[in-house]
Amino acid sequence: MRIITWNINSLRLRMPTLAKISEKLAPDLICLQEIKVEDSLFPEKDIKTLGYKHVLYRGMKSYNGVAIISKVPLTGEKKRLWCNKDDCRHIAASLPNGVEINNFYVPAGGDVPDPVENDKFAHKLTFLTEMAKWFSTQKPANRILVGDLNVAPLETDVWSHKQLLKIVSHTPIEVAGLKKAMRSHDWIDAVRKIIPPEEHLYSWWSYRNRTWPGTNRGRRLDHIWVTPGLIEKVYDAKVFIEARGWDKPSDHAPVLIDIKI
DNA sequence: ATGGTGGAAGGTCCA
Repeated sequence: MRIITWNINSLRLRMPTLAKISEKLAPDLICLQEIKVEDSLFPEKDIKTLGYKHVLYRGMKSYNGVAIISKVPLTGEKKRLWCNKDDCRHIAASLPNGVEINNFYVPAGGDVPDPVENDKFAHKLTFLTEMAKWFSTQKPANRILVGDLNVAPLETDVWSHKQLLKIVSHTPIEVAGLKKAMRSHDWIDAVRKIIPPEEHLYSWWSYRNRTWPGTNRGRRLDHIWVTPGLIEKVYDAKVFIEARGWDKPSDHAPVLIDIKI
């Protein structure tokens, strides 16, 4: 199975790009974030035309929103509130083989890395804490977690570890929060199993850096984790960087794994 | 330190 996670930054605007990615990469299942469309306007028919007959989504007007689009059936849809907000940052479902897919869009956290001064940063930290708590209560199972987690945990997940230490997405407190969430369910970073942690790897490049890709000032904000029973089944992983260079790109590139399940 | 660009809006807010 080929599984993709992609922060699409507007599903409706990016339908042609989604079609192109679908054609080039032939995924079985795609988890999308920042679809930015309320459920009543979700382009379900167009998505099904692309071959994804099984579609789950949870969207709102203008902001956030997640979807799972799949060629294989999805059952047991899970939804819940995070940080007591109904802001469409998580959706989960099970595959026919029982593997559960979780799709997350963690709050970006604003600009100031101080939870006292900046409510958005506080929200992000609380969200990561809730992820850890929730997963610690879930029974062991074969699970995959993907999404825009808005944290670049490794030094090699950013273009300059030193220069980004005080930049939201790479501050020590966020990295600690993300690592705690990982430990809460023995999650394993499937992408880093394939692409060694020593190698620099990014999935996001700001729209504000007009020199892309020359200076390559990226960050790895998009992740794919699996539970221990699945890690040996992961046989490939990559960031489809090419898509960041296409016309009207999302600022995130798709991230994928190939897994024998 | 600042501002740079893009999306959904049709104000600004958010990334």
